[in-house]
Amino acid sequence: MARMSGADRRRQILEAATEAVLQRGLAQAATRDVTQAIGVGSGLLHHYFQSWAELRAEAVRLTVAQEVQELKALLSTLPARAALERMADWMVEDDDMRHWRLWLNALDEAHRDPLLAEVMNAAMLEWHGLIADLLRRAGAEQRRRSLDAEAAGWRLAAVMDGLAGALLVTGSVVTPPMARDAIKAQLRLELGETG
Amino acid sequence: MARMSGADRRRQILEAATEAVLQRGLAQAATRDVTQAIGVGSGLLHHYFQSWAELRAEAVRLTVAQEVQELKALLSTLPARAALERMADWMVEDDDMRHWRLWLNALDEAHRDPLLAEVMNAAMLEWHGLIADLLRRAGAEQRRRSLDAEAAGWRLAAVMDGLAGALLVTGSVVTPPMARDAIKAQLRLELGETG
DNA sequence: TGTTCAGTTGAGCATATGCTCAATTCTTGC
DNA sequence: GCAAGAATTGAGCATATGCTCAACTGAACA
Repeated sequence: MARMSGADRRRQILEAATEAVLQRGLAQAATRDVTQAIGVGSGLLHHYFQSWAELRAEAVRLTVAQEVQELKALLSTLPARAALERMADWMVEDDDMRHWRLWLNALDEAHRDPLLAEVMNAAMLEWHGLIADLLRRAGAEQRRRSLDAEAAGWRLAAVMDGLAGALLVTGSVVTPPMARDAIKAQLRLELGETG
Repeated sequence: MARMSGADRRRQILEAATEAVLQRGLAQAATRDVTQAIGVGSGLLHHYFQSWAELRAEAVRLTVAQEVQELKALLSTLPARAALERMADWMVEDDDMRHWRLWLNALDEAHRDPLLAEVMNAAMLEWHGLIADLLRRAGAEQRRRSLDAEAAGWRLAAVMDGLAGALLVTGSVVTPPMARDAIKAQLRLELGETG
């Protein structure tokens, strides 16, 4: 149909791929979901991407990078301790858990796809880096010593991932407010604000 | 080929299904993986199970139940605090992360399959119950008050799930010993053994 | 005006999937 | 031995998938 510049088309395809992945899951989403969504011939995808595996990996990489960037922007004006708090809110504000569904799905699928494995390995490290950094700065703000920000970062990241999973699966038992409070409680534990 | 009693065959099919799911993932595993593995006609599966969706959900339910039961047996002779410690070890002893690969895969796939959703919802609640119970008893052993075992249970369960994900995806960065130590550190945090 | 080439098409191939159903084989109780 | 019923088969259907390739279209430039 309508023609587009290569760059625009590429972007459009990537967006549609993300949408398809969100709706059907990484393992089930198919090239046809993308081509039909944007009304384009089946051959076009392979003009921009070597394979479906490459396309979906790229879509995940891009989407995750975008989310992290947005979050960073959101937190950039806050002091570290407040930023961490804000992060817990952000987690459950997520519309329909889009971020987390994609994240957990990609984390899981990574074992079976080398391209995704690379993408998610990098994403995980950046994500942990962001958290550990905030923890380090929050620790400094409070003049706390003996805070192992690296280790605490892994725990905090893990709590978020794990709670996202619980949230998605238990529906009525673990609720968004509960998840948010759990993250904030974890924060207090890590920063030694007990009592 | 060889005939079997209905019950035996059913069990065999479920085991083969679990194996297929572990190798290809819930979304990709197919009826043929099962029938070929046990050398049986394609129609036989549907004599024992109404659909592939039902079979795989049942396979997950059974395998997870078995794992939980084994862990409970392993911990049954220990005092609560020691049992929790033992649990952290158990987590990384897991051969090739079979337990966790299945668990995370099922948790993820649950969003897209009502049968799995039910199975995993129940599994999650039992898993949390086990952990919260140990925490409660450990808290009592140490005469600690102000331990919200329910909330702490969700956090601890989340840390385990999240670290399992990190372990699977980061390979060389998060290592089994690290994950184990992170769980144990979380335990100390929850039980207020800081310092 | 014509040429060039990036952008685009879609029929088609090889393969895979869940499930049905009529037909067969074995076992077991009489 | 023989019937009855359980266990089992596998060809076949409808559908889905990734990817190829020869052909087409249209915009930009000369």
